Amino acid sequence: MEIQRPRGTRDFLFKEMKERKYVENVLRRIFEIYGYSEIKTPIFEELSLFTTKSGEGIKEQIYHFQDKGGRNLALRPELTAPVARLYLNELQKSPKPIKMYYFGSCFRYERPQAGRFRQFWQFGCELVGAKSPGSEAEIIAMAAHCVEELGLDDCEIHIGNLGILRSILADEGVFGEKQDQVMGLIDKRDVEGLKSLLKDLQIGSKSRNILLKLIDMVGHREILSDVEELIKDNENAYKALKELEELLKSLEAFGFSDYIINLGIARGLDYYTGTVFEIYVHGLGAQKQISGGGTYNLIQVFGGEKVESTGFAFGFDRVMEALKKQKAKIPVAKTVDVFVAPIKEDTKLKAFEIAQKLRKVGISTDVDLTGRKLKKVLSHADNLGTSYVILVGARDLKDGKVTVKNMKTGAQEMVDVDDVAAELKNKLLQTGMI
RNA sequence: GCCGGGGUAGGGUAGGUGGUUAUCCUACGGGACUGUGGAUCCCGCGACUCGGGUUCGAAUCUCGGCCCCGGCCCCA
Repeated sequence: MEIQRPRGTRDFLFKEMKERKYVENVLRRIFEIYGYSEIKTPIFEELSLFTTKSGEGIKEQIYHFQDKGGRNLALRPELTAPVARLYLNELQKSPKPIKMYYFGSCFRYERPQAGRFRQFWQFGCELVGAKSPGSEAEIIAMAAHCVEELGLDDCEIHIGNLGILRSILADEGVFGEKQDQVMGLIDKRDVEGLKSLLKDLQIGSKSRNILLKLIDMVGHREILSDVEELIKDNENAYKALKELEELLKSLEAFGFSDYIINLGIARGLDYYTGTVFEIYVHGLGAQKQISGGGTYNLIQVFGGEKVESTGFAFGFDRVMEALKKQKAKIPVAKTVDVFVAPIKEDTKLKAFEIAQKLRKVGISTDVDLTGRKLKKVLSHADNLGTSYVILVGARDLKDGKVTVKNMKTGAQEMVDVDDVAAELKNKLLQTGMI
């Protein structure tokens, strides 16, 4: 009976792991360039952290359990709640703004599907205590920077503002759950459902028309004047729109103008307050969204003071999938640059010695550990893609030499044992291999 | 939870209207080959997802489970 990997989980082998590592490092580098510092929170938390944020119903989709002490715990299904908790526990009185980023796996009990797994990774950040159009713009610019640096094509960054829709609904006396219902339908692009719900809620025909027009507003800067015309009578919506304009100005100052304004983004949750944005990659099927974020008031949900924060996260697995689908070149380093092969058993120890010398000068080196025949060893070195093999034989050693073989050309040369590390280092540097 | 398509050596595959020993590539072990023959050739190793049913006989037909792929629902 073979033991299987749990449903919806994956094993990552060498090559894939190198690719993931590369992408991870690119993201880390960029987040740090923008001044973010890494944090790490536990893989499991109190179950109530998540039910407080998202409601009891969420338990359906969470791996939760009782530990031996009777504590109700859950594998984290997302990272924004743990980060908010961390802020409350440790950072409330730290100088603002706080810029933090995280990378870690999350767990959801869901039906696995394209781009959807039961264990998946999120790479994201949180900017606490600096709510302003400028800080939102900086985050979006950083997200765009990541996308560019990774070489992701066919990406769209959609930016919206929930304040506009919410203000119009509020004016009609639609709040709370009702408002969320409307936002949910808008997010789903369910126009028919929306129309009938607006009718049930007895929304005035003027507001109704505004809403229906607004959610179709998708485009660049030029649509803003139409929006303004549409909502100018609603003070709060107008304010939100001005906020959005301010954000876009900042975003352009940060050097990014390839955005799409999309007032139909709703992100159903009520703790989102203003700016929201999502990144889509076409050609990813049902799970085309690789990233989402915005400004929210999550700290308050957990009983902290009112501090707004802005954050977003990349669905790391979806980023990988998009790169793979687009056949992006992900640099994958060779396992080792040099292989040390004793020609016969009698030079095995000398081979170990030489291998170690190379390693000490920073050359990634493998040495034969199997005692196989030379032919097999060379074949193995070839499979590994090594650039050079050092052949260590008794005959050469008598003159204090070893043979360095270039695996690409087959060319060989004799080198003094004492010089071999330095010589190879030079060769590798010259050819740009290290 | 629902709908559709799948599951054959470690990896990639052929076979599928039931009938000798299940195909090929690769990887791995050995040999031709005692110090450079990473080539070639030969030999070996190794698989029908699991369980029930139909049948003289099932990888093949059928039912169910598990898992994978795609879609619906959901998506914090």
